[in-house]
This record gives sequence, C-alpha cells and structure tokens, in this order.
Amino acid sequence: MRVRLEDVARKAGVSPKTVSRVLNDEANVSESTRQRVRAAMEAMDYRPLPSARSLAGNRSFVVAMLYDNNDNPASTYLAEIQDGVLEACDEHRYSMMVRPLRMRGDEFVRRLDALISDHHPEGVVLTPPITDYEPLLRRLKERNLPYASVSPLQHDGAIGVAMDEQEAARAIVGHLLQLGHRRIAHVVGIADHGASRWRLAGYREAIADAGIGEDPALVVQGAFTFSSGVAAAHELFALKERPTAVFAANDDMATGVMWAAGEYGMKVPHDLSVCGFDDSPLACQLWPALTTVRQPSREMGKIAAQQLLNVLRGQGGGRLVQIPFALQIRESTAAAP
Amino acid sequence: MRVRLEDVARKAGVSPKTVSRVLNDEANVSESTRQRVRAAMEAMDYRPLPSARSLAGNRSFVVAMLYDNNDNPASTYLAEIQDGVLEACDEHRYSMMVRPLRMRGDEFVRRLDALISDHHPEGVVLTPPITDYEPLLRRLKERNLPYASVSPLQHDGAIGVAMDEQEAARAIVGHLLQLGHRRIAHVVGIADHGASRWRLAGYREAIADAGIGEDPALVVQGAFTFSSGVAAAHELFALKERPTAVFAANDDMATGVMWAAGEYGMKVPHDLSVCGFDDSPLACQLWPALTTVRQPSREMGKIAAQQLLNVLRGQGGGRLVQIPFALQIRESTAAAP
DNA sequence: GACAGGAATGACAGCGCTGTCAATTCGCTG
DNA sequence: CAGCGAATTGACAGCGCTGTCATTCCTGTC
Repeated sequence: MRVRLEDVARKAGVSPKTVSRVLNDEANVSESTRQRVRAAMEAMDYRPLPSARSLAGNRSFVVAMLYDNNDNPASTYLAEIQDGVLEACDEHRYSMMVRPLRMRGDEFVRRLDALISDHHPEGVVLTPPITDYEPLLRRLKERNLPYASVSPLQHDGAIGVAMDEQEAARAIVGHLLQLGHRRIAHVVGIADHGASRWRLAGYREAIADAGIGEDPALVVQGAFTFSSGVAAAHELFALKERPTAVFAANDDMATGVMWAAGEYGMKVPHDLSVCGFDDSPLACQLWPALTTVRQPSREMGKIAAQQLLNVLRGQGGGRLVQIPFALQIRESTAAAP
Repeated sequence: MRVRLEDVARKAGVSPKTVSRVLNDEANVSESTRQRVRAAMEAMDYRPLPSARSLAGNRSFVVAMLYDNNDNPASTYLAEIQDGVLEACDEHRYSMMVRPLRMRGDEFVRRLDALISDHHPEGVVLTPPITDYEPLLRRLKERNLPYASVSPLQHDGAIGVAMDEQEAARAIVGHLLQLGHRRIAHVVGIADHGASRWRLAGYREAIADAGIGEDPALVVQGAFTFSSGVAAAHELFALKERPTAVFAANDDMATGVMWAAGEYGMKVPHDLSVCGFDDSPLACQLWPALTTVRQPSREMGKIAAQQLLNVLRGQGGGRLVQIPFALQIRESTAAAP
C-alpha cells in the first residue's frame, strides 16, 4: 500500500500533525524534529496525496496558465513559456493547467468561471496578449485570484516578468544606424499588442535620436505572420526609394521580408539588411541567420510563475522582475550598400 | 458557501449516495430519480469538488499528455494536439497535465515515476515520436497505466488515432507523377521517427508503381527543420541531373527547399515543384502556397484522448481510430518543365 | 525555586465525497 | 395474494490530510 503521513509520523516518533507541519514548512517545529521527520520522509519515499491535502487544507496546488487562442500566431513562443511555468510549478510540487481563452465577447467570463469552479486554481499566469485585457483582470480581482504576467503592458502594480522591449528595439535599430543605414523601414505587429507598440516606439526613438526625419512610408503594418512580412516587403520594395534595412517586429515577419527580397533579386545582407525580434528557433535556421533580439521565453515563463508562487506561498509579495535583453547579431545585417 | 452534494440531495429528496450515483452515471437509478437529481444539480449550479471525489473514490480525473522535448522541432504540432486533448478532457470534466519527458537515458523512468506518484494520472496520451519507445511502454504497462497514442508506429493492440501516412505519401507523389514528373526527390525526416519511415515507404511505393527505377541520389536525409531542408536541397541541386520535383517529409523542410530554389534562381513551381506534409500554418502563408497533406493534429489529439477516456470510464475498450488523409493541392506544384 | 510566557507538540474532528453492504421497493409468478 | 429475485435506495464509515485548540515543554526572571 502507499505510504501515508501517519506512517511517516510513526517512524519518526511524532504525531501526524507534526509531520504535516514539516511538510508545509510551518513555523514552530524544532530543528531536530524537522530533520528527523525529513529523514523519515526520505527513507520511506513519502509522497503526500494531493487530493487529501486539497480537501483538508482547502487549497488546490494548481496554477493555471491562460492564453488567447483567438489570434495568436506565435505558438512556439507560448510553448516555451509553458515549459518555463511548468518547471517553476514542479519545484514546489504545484501542478499546472493550461487553458485557452477566447477573448472576444463575454464568453470568456463563463469559461473563466467554469475553470475556477471546476479546477480551483490558486492563481493564474497571463501571457501576451491578454496580460492587460481589462475585463479579464477585473474578473480575476473580483474572484480574488492572484495573477502574474509575462510582459505586461502596464507595469503599475503588476507582478511577473518584463523585458524593456522599447529599449531593445532602440538598440537593434541603433545597430543598423551604426552600419551606416539611413533608410530603415519598420514592419509593425498586430496593432493592439503591447509588443507592437513598444517595438514601434523604440524604432521611432532611435530614428529621432539619429536626427533622421521619420518617413511614414517606411512604417508598414504587419500581423506577426510570415505572409504579412512578405506583403509588407512588397509594399516597401514598390517605393521609389527603397529602404536599405528593415526592422521587423518579429522573426516570422523578418523571414517573410527575406523571402520577398529573394523574389526581387536582392541579396541579404548585401543589398538589404534585415532584422527581427524574439530569436525564435527559426532565426538561426535561416540562411543568412537572422540578426534579432533574444527573448528568453522559457526563462520568462519560469520567472513569472515563480513570482506567482511566492505570493501563493506567502513568501513575501512577488514583484515585477525586469530581465535584460540581448542583441543577437548574426549574418542578416551588414554595412549599408 | 459552496454547494455540496449533500445540499443537492436534500433538495432532490434523496440520499447523498444517490446523488453520487447520478453524478457518476452509475446504473440502478430509476429514470425519474435521475431526472429529479439532475434538475436539482442544475438549479443549484452544483460542481463536485475534485479533491473530495479523488480522495474518496481513489481516482484523480487527470490525464497526462507526454511529449519528448529532446529533439522535437514541430512544437506548433504539439500545441495543436494539446488543444485537442484538452477539449476531450473538458467534455468529461477531466483535467489535463502536460509533461515533457527527455527520452535519452534512463532518467525518464524516474521522471515518469515522479509524475505518477505526485499527480496520479489515470492515463496518458503519447505523442510522436514517443509513441513506440519500448522502455516507456514497458514502464507504463508495469505501472498499469492505460495509454493512447497519436500516430503510433505499431498498430497491434495500440489505441488512439492514426492516419495512413504511407498511403498519403504515395498519393502526393502520385500527384507529382500525374503532372508528368519523373525525377522526383524525397527529403527524409529524422531517421527513427515513424513519420519518416512511412513517408519514405509511400514515396518508394509510388515510384515503383510508376515503373521508375529508384535513384538513390534523389533520396536525401533531413531532420524535419527548415535548415535541413535547405541543406538537402543544396545536395539535390548539385546533381548533374537535377530533380524536377521534391517531396519533403514535412512542411518546414519543404519551405527550406523552396528557399534554396530561390537561391539557385529556380522559380517554384515553374522550374521545380515542391510539396510537403502536415499542412502546418506556414504552408498557406508561403508564396507560392505549399501543396501538402493535411494532418488534422488538433482533431487527432482529441480523438486519441477520447479513446483513452473511453477506457478510463469503462465505456468499452477504446480502439485505434483511422482517420482519412486529404491532399491539399496548392500552387507549389505544376506540370514538369 | 516558583512562575510567567512563548515555543513545540499532540488529540481530535471533519473537509466532501464514494465504497460497502444492508434495507426497502418493485414486478412477477403460481 | 403470498412469495421470490431483481432493481432501487440509503446508512455509515472512512479516504489522507489539516485546522483548531488544548497540552506540554522550555527559557529566562525575580
């Protein structure tokens, strides 16, 4: 039969309650007792039964990761975040549920409520682009559910993890400027995603800092997909005066731009420099390998989950961790022609 | 306070045990009673507490989806399967855990055992390429854990879902033959993945049926990634007699082939026909859009999970569901030059 | 050395459900 | 209409843990 808490207690010569205290890292257990109990647990390979803990303690040990499956192209990004969240949960013997949530309409409220009453998560991890969807945040607060976000737009009071994307965008455009480029285009992502805004803002800032007047024709709309990158590039290459460099708001679009360059007989990076954002697996598989900004998605998922768990375990507040960005300079960018 | 089973019982005028019977679809409840109880549940919006059900009934209502994070390039494929599994679980109020499992070495046994003793899944869903990893299957059997597979290699006794990939590969090569191609190359996937074997076998069968002797130079090794497709294409284009069509074992590699064609100044489909396999999101974003075989991953995940749940719920055995394939003829294939 | 006050430990009930088995009702048959 | 087996229902204990509160054990103080 399975080893129960009671068995551990008997072996350690203490009451079940004391074992429970050790299990839950509670205070008021003498160090010697704690050690003895830990040893007994170890020796018997004791694993607490989650359902019993949940029932008696009125907690679920479940964290839910919410994502929008409405218009989310970069599923590899989500998969990585998920891996990170899972890793953090494992460390504290929490379990992770993933839940897609279509954000249009009010439907999501019913789905969220169903999630809560069916699975009782203790907290949730929010992923882009739903880190700042007000109706959702409101509902979470009403239901008194703690949450942590990966790359939230609003930083006031949020907990989770964020990278300074604007600064990163500025830096990568700075890299292009340094190579002598003056006509630098930007392919924007889906309009209301935070990522799109920051990256655009960083682009503008860099251009302005260099004393170059912004040419509106060089900023074209994309949608984070490969094909939208191709389309955007067609638009740019149709200009009388073509850009010599393109900064796309993510790697998929950058790949589309490179593709289109091929169609137009332009060699990358000789005739055109291209850079992206995210450092997706694709980036270093391409030829030439893509210059981009590294987003450590997995790490970010892990950090966000850790902050949430800090809150859940009452280990002091949980905060918004800022992580540094890193440019990945590869072969797709070179001196201006 | 939350509504408990006892409250429902009182409202319906029956004993708690009877409500429990209705909740679990047990036999020997009169139709009228069943209806009355159902109505009471509905009216009170009763949601059973999973932990209490688990503790008392010694079941967990958890299904684990296992995947290999060792060398798995197509994470978008996994994400879709995951969505399908989740959907099936939701229908029966089961919850889903996802677990990466590195398959090299014996480490995975420890990790699997930890998963089992920490979370007590009632069954697992296996995804390619770990549907046929003997040490894993053995351990699952030892632990008496039912499993269902998505696209298992061995069909004997397995339950889950499968598509006739060999027949599909044969059909898509047939499509190329019909267009008049005679020098048709094949880019193979990672060697020991079932998918690679089937697709290669289908290719061979089609070539043989057409009475064309197989040219070993036209079969090159790839690794399911974009860059391996590029490399494979380079190899093919270096031949004295280039192929007029390439069938890559997945869409990523096909995209790589198209990329390489551009580098060599070949126009697809005018100078070279290219087709892939999977119908990944990428396929119809490309220009020209890729001819490929549709793999309904989401649907397949759902079906596999349903078969597993049939077993878990004692609803008759669970079987291996064969689903039909469908060619997606798009713009990347045309008559031989 | 007696005692206060906090730290450490334990006894016990009960979380919300299901398994077991006994009790009751029902539908037939002769 | 008595009598029997099958279908239906219910009483009750208990799953493995934790919350509450009582008890015991320290430590330091005058």
